[in-house]
Amino acid sequence: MATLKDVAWEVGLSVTQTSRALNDHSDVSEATRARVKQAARALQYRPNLSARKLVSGRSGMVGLVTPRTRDLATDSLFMEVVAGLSMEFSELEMQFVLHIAREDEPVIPVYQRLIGNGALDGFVLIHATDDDPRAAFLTQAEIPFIVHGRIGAEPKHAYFDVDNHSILHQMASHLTGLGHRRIALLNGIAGRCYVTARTQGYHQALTEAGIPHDPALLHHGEMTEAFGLLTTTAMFAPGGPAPTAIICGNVRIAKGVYQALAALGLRVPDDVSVLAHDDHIARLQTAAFYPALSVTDAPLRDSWKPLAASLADLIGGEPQDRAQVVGPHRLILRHSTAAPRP
Amino acid sequence: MATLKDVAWEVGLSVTQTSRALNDHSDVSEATRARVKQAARALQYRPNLSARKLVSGRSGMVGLVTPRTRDLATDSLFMEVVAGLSMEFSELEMQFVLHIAREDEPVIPVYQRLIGNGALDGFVLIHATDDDPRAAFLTQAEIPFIVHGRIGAEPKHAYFDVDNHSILHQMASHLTGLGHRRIALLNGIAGRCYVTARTQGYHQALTEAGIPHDPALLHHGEMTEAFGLLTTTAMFAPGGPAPTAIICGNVRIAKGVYQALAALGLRVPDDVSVLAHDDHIARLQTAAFYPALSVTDAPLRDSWKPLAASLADLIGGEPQDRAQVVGPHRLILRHSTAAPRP
DNA sequence: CTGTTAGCGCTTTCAA
DNA sequence: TTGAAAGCGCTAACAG
Repeated sequence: MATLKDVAWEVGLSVTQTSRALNDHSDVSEATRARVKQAARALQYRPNLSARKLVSGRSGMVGLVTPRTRDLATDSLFMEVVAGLSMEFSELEMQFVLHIAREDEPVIPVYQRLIGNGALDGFVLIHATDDDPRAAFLTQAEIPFIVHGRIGAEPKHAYFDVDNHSILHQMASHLTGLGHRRIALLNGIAGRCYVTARTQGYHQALTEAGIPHDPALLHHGEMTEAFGLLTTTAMFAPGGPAPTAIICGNVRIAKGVYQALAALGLRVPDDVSVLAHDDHIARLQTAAFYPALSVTDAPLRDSWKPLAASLADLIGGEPQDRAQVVGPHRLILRHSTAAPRP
Repeated sequence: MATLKDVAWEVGLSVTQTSRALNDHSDVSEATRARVKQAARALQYRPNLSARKLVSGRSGMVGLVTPRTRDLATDSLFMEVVAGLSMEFSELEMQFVLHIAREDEPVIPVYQRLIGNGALDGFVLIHATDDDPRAAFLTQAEIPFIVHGRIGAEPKHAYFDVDNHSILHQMASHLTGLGHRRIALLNGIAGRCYVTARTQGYHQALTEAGIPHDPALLHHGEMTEAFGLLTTTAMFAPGGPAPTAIICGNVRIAKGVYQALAALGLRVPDDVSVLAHDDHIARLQTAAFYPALSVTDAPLRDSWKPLAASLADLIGGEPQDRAQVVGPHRLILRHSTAAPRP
């Protein structure tokens, strides 16, 4: 493997100046810089990460730590995250370390070890919860990290997120605007930050329309077809709240809702309006629903690039607040909502 | 972060001797070793990997490189591999780097970069093909690697594999022993090493029983229910070979075969015997098939530990041939095979 | 059994 | 604009 010394020798400069040329320092003549870079390329020079780390304190490696769960192997969202991040980081010439911990193993010690031996510069946190111990630990240890999502209302940490509050507010407002008053929300697993934010946006829209909150219309669960199917069936059972509109946390849930409504002989949107949030993970074509599903649209795949870029910035010393990004979303109306029957 | 110097100062020894004590060198008194290790623990000392790498040439990091494919997100085998290896390596105090390359990006340059900057000590190769360029490259670059599976008949490289030849030989022999002569094989994707080995084992068993090879009975495809269902249906269509026994590359295929046979009104094992190889990935309970499925059994989850251990050995300087391991398998007869009708 | 010395490959003062 | 020297944290060769 070619070392810096080899390159220096090749161009007849000192190792020092060669290093400066390669790292685009200002005090190098343009001609020298070009000559050095050319030689480096010719020799296939690659800076030794360990050596660099030793002196600069940075290794160019980042990590994702997650406990192994029963359903990890079938969790396509997780694979999406991993694939997306891995690709973005390699684009930035950083290595992406995936650490899957035993299910019963506490993760904080894992972080401790990983930062203790100086291998990693920073972390990406996924599946943030409302009171996340990992964020607390990393903050106190002064290790850069970025959260996919947000922890709490006024987060101090770096994050990339969509505006879940606004997304739900927009969906619910659209429905109240049409005249609906019994609007169900099939949300995700309680405790996840984005789920909490969505509930709040939903509640706010209802409040603004002067509609009281009916707990029988708010449901939490794993975002699956089964959740949508079972909950819908239950809501239309005798004594159930029988909503006139249903908001789904994602498209998979909506799939189940459509099935249940069809089985119940209820028509979309004539009898029940349906609205869902689409993160483009489930690979379900929302336009292919019949009737075509109206959604709030915010592709999750667009988040890996800002996530990776922000973490890189953070490690590079940028201030936290430059790395607090909220991605866009939009409401796409198709044919699954209408005014309620009189 | 506590450094070696801190520990040395704490116990009043030189850095050198402290290092030796921590690394269990022979020329350290038992008392000293204990004292040093105690102090290291108290200070929460973690050796800096980069520093160690710089001098010893080893970083304690290994990698898996794979191209991103369309179905990666739903490839549960892949997740199993990743989760299994990640856990085993962390048990060995090594970091596991997952690099997912763009689908269209050639992987050799990725390896080149990864080893060029000295970040990784070795690699695990999955999805080995009969003439694998990665193995050729890594061999020539003298980078330790271990293959999940085997490349070619007399591999020089380290590997962990099951005896696919023997597995198929055993299944096919069991069936010929019962008197079957039209035995179909629904194998995996052509070109993968294990698929080739399985075909050979199958052919050998047939030859030994004096049965000519009928190409209409050998099928390649993605190991899915659909493959089993469609192929079976086709084989029993008019003009098809109508086998009396079907061997399935895995349990998912068998699931499809069972469905097809049921739809065709054919009974297992009275009309058709079915046998499958079970790697315990599909999470299908073979005993819950009706009638219970007979299988060759070789849990894939048992392979991560030997795979990780062998790679660690290899990096530690053990010779290749100590890291060529073939895992066990066994034939479990339940109720899906019987002698053919006369 | 223990300490001294040297050096891994790189970046960064400090001087010229 | 360039170079010499020092040092990041650790291990190994070479004394004692």
